[in-house]
Amino acid sequence: MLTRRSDFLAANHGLRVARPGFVLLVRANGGQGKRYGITVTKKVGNAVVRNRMKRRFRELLRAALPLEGLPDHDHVLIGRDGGIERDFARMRDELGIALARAAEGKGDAPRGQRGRRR
RNA sequence: CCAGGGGGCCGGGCAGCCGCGUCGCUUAUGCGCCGAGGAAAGUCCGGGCUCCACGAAGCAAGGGUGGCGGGUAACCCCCGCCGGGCGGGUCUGCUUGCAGGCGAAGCCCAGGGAAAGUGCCACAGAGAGUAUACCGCCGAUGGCCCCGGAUCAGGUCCGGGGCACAGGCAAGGCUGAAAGGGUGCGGUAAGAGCGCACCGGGGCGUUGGUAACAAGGUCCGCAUGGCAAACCCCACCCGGAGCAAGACCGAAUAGGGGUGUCGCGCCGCAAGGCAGGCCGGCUUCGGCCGAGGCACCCGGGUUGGUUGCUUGAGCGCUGGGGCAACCCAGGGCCUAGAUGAAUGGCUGCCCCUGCGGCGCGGGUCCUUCACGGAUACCACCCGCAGGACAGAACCCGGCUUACAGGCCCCCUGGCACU
Repeated sequence: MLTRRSDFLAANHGLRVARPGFVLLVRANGGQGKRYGITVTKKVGNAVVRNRMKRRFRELLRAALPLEGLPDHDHVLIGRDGGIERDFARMRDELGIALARAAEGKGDAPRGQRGRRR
């Protein structure tokens, strides 16, 4: 479990895979094992909605990380609209695909450089 | 049974598998216990708790409350009662569709003071608070004109008619949320509490009630409309900030505190006094400080961890008091404590609602001796979909707001039956 703000900021510079319902960030952490963190902003909803989304994400990661997770990487899930209504099994598949893409190195460009290139 | 109205409660159940958090026991792996709400919400009131501030008295300022009595730790909360408005209906009056009185259960009321003062009352309307006079009514009295009569005539007097000049009136019309008591009869030139009856209102004392207040008596024809969630007046109450409060633990640097010493606006050898500053906004009394440098000692902002942190105005049971809110006594129970923030995911059965299907059963209809057929009805079966509002963050008491669906109780009036 990630708790430090600096870890979350660092994850922003890793690979980024967006799916309906969530965004996955993956970054090598230098031999500290598989770790994970969850970010749900106020933009998504009130406390009830946010906490529920976090619980669902935690369940997703618990099932997926041991088998499909990237060793010695930090995994961060960012909540998006639809993260509550979307079918749980479907999101589980989508997380698997996202992890597979990340393992192949096929992520989007890290944030911060996009849109400012020119 | 019909009509009207009020209140309380629940808010999915059972089981399996995989997980999460605290705690306990085991230990390098597990096991066991417990684990959201009636609103955990809005953060609107009231408290507990914690720290800070606070020398005393008075004044001022600001905020809050506002019928009476009770409950409570306290309240802008709750209960009971009172008053006003609404209310099924019922009664009275007459101009017969209007006015007024009384009024079940129940609902609503920021319900002190409007003869302390200031202010406001838009639009409409003649007139909005020292009422008003547009239309209208009258024109008795006075004036002018005409006719008749009396007198010789001017003139005067008597009778009749007209004008609407002076003047009288405020009933009716109109506007409005509101038009300066209401209805009726009498009265009058027309009218008016001008007089009377009833209703309403005010003063005084009487009786009942702890009180708010009520009842009846007597006097007064009636003099003072609304707004105080406008200023204001009256009575009572009120320090500030919040668990990111606060406490503890631990290393380095700036600043902080204490002691000693040197030194210090004016007077003085000194003690001290004065000027000056501070002590919640002001006053009086009172208290404190009264430059700074150096040395030594003490202690530690931020970040992290621990604590505060769940036994409490607690929950339910029995008995008692009280119309009730609530209180008292006895014995019993322990019921979430997270901090990137635990209480989740999947499945089966049952429950409720909706849609669809098919067969059997029942009902209804068609036809018939029968067989049979139809069905937008009911129950069963199968399938699918859905099951609200919403997530503790120091803790209580309230208020307000949100909520699929369901259950229960009570009150008033009417009808029917026993």
